[in-house]
Amino acid sequence: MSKSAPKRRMITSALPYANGPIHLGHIAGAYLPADIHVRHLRSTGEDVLWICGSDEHGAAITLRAKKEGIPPREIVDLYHEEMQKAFTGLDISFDHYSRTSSPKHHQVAQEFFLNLMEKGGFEVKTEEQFFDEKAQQFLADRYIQGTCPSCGHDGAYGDQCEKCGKTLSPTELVNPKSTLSGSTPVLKPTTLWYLPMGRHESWLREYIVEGKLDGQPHHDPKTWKAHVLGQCRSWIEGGLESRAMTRDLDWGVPVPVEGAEGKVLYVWLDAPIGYITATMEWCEAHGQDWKDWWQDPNAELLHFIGKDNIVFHCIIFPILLKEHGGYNLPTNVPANEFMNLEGDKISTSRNWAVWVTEYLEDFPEGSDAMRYVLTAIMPEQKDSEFTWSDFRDKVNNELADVLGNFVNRVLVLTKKYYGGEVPTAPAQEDLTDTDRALLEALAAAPGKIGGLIQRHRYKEAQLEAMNVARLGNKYLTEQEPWKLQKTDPERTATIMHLTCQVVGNCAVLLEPFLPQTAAKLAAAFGLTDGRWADAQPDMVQAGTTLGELPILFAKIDDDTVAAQVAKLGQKGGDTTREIMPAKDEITFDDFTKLDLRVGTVLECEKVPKADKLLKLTVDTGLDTRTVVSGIAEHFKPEDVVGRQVTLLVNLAPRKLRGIESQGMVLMASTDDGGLRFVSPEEGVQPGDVIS
RNA sequence: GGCGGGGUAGCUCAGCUGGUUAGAGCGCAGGAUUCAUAAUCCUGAGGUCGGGGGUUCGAGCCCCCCCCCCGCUACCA
Repeated sequence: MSKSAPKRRMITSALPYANGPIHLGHIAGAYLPADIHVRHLRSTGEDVLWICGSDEHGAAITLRAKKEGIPPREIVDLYHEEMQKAFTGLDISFDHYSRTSSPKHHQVAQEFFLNLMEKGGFEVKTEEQFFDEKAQQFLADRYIQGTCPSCGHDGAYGDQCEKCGKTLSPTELVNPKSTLSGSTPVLKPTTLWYLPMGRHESWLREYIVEGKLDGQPHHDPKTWKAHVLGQCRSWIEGGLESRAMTRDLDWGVPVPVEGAEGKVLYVWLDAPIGYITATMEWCEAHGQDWKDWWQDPNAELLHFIGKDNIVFHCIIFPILLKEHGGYNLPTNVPANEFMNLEGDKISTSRNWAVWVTEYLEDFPEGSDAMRYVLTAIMPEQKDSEFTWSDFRDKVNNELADVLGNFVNRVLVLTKKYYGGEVPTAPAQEDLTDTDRALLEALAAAPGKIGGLIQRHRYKEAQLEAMNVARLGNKYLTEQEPWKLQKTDPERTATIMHLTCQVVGNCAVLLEPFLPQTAAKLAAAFGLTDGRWADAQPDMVQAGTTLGELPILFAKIDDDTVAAQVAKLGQKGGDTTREIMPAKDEITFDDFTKLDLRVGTVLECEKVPKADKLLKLTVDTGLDTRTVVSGIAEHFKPEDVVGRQVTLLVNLAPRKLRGIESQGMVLMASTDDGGLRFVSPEEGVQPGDVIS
């Protein structure tokens, strides 16, 4: 460690994008680990502030609003509320949950932007860009298609013609079209503010690789996860390109510069600043100075995120913070990997996901159970997998049997023998070696578990916390108080007194993982405000009357598992399909220019050094020709051979990876990015004309 | 194809800068036990650590080649 313990800990979790509900993958990635971390810090009395909020800007929300014909506000309001419900339901205990569409945030983000601008942190460039008057917005290069000036190909993109390979700018296209509305865009000059990241390579390298900032030790890179470091190194060594930090959109934080109407900050610039805004809001409400959290060198900054956000939090945001000046940079970014679901990737569009609010409807008391399972399989260093049968096993065999049953045993025995009062503590000299071993283990547990949590080893930490309950089970079984009760009441009292201590310790040590269960245990064992330091071998007072405790964890049966699995992949009411808008009208003559034929695939092989390309040899009736098609991710060569396909035969030839492609195979693309052949029914032959 | 991260017991995962018989939880088998939510406790069987070379007294950990999975990226209208 290069620095002494920080005075304050500023903790953030990735701002969820207000364009859809929260699923288990989100929780396991950026929220549950942070919640465990923060709960532990609070329990140890550390000065910690954990903020989050909805990320409500960006093109995706705008596009969706346009498609649904509603204002973006409606979408973000809906999901802002939905996401808060999900977090609250799983006891994700943010100190403050904000949102980026608030006036306060706009002001903060604008001030931040102006500061960078005044420092010369941006490169300002004016460029002519296409504007879609129908969609009322400027178009990114890839949203424009047209005819290639060099080869005449009709489907060239604004950045490149896929046919002849020529690099283009949108303005070179003949007959450009917006892929948003199909209309013809017009050219308008626009100004963009670029962040020249290349300037920052040298200090970034030192910061990431050596953990040094301005020549001073800042953090220990060895405490960072391998995949986080790897990804960052990869980006830095690959050379950092300038990135546009503004967009021409009407939804977002307006660029606070005269003449910049219709421009907003790039969502990735404004979102992380949302962390700062949220902190300010909390501080205003609590009479604190936000700078103590973000600018005091004695404060530590920690970002919890999923692996898709690494570059932004480890590279771009640090650049912004450093360029602005005065801010702390993160001392760690413990990004998690992804969580898969029942053998497949989580997919919103295929509804292959477990939505938190739906889960809570099906399992109203299920917060702790889900937290436990998600922690047990947390993707800390590699992708992991959630299955409902595993959920059942862990809830039934670990939570219910090991923990729940242990607590129940203690409760029942204490009631039976002592009318529910914790018996008197034994004298030191009466303790057996086994007793001492138990007490030693109890004394060691808080430090061990806390240490694991602080090193972001939540999975192992939870296991150790559960081991305390296991210890209790073992002790009870070995000591057999039910046999001693009649012959040796004193010994029985000792055993039961110690066992009660074990439960008391569980109440504190499990709190970061299972807050509801911990609260129930604490209440039943007469503990109030259990802090980490209270986890002691003598924490439960003799004479305490134990309260009633319902069954802690209901067992999950196979039918429940089956029902949950069956829900996966079914289209819910919430999935809005993204339908491509109709293109401009064409004449019949235009259509007749296309020569579409039936073809039969004779041979097929993978194109080397290209992941997506297959080389097909097709009998077109006219001839046998080679067609290169980007379908290798969806079809194996042997699946394609022998198929009848629809072929555009008069498409100008184009070289792909050195192979000349003479035509195009027509494919239908599905919602989830899949492809299907557009194949004729039976009874047709190669060369048959399609019209 | 390039870059990054992974491939370790049936399942989900640990294995720090290379060092005695490779670990945990669950599952499985056998046994013990009954206070308890048919719970608990003990014992045990399971691994050529993706494959093949190499460095080393010694490699799951280091080097080279290959295969597979995930992410970014390129090629794909």
